[in-house]
Amino acid sequence: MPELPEVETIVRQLCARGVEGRRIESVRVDWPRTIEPLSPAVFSERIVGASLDALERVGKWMLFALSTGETILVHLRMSGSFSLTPGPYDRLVLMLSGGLVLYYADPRKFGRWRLVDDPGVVLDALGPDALSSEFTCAGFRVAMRRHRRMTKPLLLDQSVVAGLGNIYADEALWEAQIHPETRSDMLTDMALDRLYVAIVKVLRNGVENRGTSLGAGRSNYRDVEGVAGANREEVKVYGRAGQSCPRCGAVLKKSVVAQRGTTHCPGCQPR
DNA sequence: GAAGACCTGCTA
DNA sequence: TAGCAGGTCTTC
Repeated sequence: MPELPEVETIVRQLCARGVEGRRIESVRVDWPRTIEPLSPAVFSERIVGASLDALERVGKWMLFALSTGETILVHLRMSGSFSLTPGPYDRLVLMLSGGLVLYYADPRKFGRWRLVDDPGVVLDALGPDALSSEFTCAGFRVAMRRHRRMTKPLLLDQSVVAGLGNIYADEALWEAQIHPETRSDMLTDMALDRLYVAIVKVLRNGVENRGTSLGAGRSNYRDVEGVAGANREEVKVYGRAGQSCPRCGAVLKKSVVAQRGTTHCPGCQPR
């Protein structure tokens, strides 16, 4: 389930496969609710004939800039993925010029496509992208101190910093040696600085390794080529409850924090 | 904050 | 068969 590194990997691979610059020749919608809020007919009518001028990522959003001036915004949510070959869970298919076909698959049907004049209607609600130059240590301190919430759910709040999900949030907290339930306004400057560095580090590593895939199953993350991400080897805590902490050797503990499964090390991430 | 909603597939 | 899953939104 895609967080920033997984989305970034998909975007890079689609660009490498030459998706940009192609004309949309036709559209097939297999699960109408994928598109929000337009009907499949209106959506298709407005994008067919346009070309995909540019593809980029902001947070966990994918942006397809169209030659019409409109933008398709795609959020993969829990199980969305892209492929250039058909599969059993395809929900939306774009037939592109030159015979390239873009298949959007989504077993759990949570992913959403939106067609907007101005991407700002979605992106303005986001904090800085975690791997952009707008994400600064000083800004991060201010954003975290504005709240008095537990640190982990705040990291998952995309209006604070855009791109983290459950895996990389747990990894960043472990890296920075911060307990997930620590209140954000109780974090010292040093702790916030460590956390900032940790966020950037775990996400960069994730991108370098083409994302994190866990377990088997078809709603498990795969890149555009259908290949699993290699970052699983780098994961220190997520999904490793009961095993020993790679840093201090204590037994990693799983709990529920703000309704999300959370793994941390009681030894080196003290309250 | 918490709980439910949106969905299906996999594991125990 | 129950419970769980990497995301987000809505409604208490």
